[in-house]
Amino acid sequence: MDIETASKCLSELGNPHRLEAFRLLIKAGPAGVTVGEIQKHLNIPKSTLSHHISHLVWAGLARQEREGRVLRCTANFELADALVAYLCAECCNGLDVVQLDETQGV
Amino acid sequence: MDIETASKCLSELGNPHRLEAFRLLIKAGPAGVTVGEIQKHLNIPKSTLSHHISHLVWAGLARQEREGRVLRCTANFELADALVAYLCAECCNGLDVVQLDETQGV
DNA sequence: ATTATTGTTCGATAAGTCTAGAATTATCGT
DNA sequence: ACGATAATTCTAGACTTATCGAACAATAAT
Repeated sequence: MDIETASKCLSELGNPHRLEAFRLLIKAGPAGVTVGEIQKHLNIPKSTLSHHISHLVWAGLARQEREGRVLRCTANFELADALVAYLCAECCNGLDVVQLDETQGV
Repeated sequence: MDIETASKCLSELGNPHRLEAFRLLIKAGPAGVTVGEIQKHLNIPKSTLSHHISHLVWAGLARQEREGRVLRCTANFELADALVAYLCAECCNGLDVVQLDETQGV
């Protein structure tokens, strides 16, 4: 993970709608979520949502696969993990898991 | 850490210049770095850098303190840790430190 | 006081982002 | 073929961001 890739990912996640959508994808696991299901959660117009999803896909953070009439979206877990790893290594103060858990409430 | 705060921080870090500057601040530790030193690393005009630093300060990710003629910038380590903790909890696939270390090279 | 140093603020321009309605494409069921 | 469903693409307006020179403010040294 280089700094350009990291900032690209962070930039795309730096939008409340996209961050929430991405969170849903991560929580959904490998099974993913359809665009319509994401829309129910975010409650924004389809075209706006589509635009945001295409951003995530462009950054490599999500993938889309057609299943009949629906498009199933899945997170790129490897990239998500690599991004967090980059932040831990480059932008955190020698953080370990214990500290992570303790700072949840901050 | 709520999703608005997280997306605000991510958005501010989602710029290569700001991410690099923030990385410098983190690496510098509590001693911090002066604006001029950051400028030497980023090699961008003063006014542009000042603008980016003010973004980081606005998001709470950095602080500035005058020391005579220089302004010393320090990272907000608590917020940085909280942000990573949020990402681990909400946007990562049940990651632990071992996995983090193993995925450094992705 | 004057000058040099360190940064910020101002102002203008260029470029990008967000939003959402309308039109379009793809698929499925009848 | 037709209609319904699912989602994208197109388009455009409003808004925001990035950049950087020039002017300005704060401090230190002579």
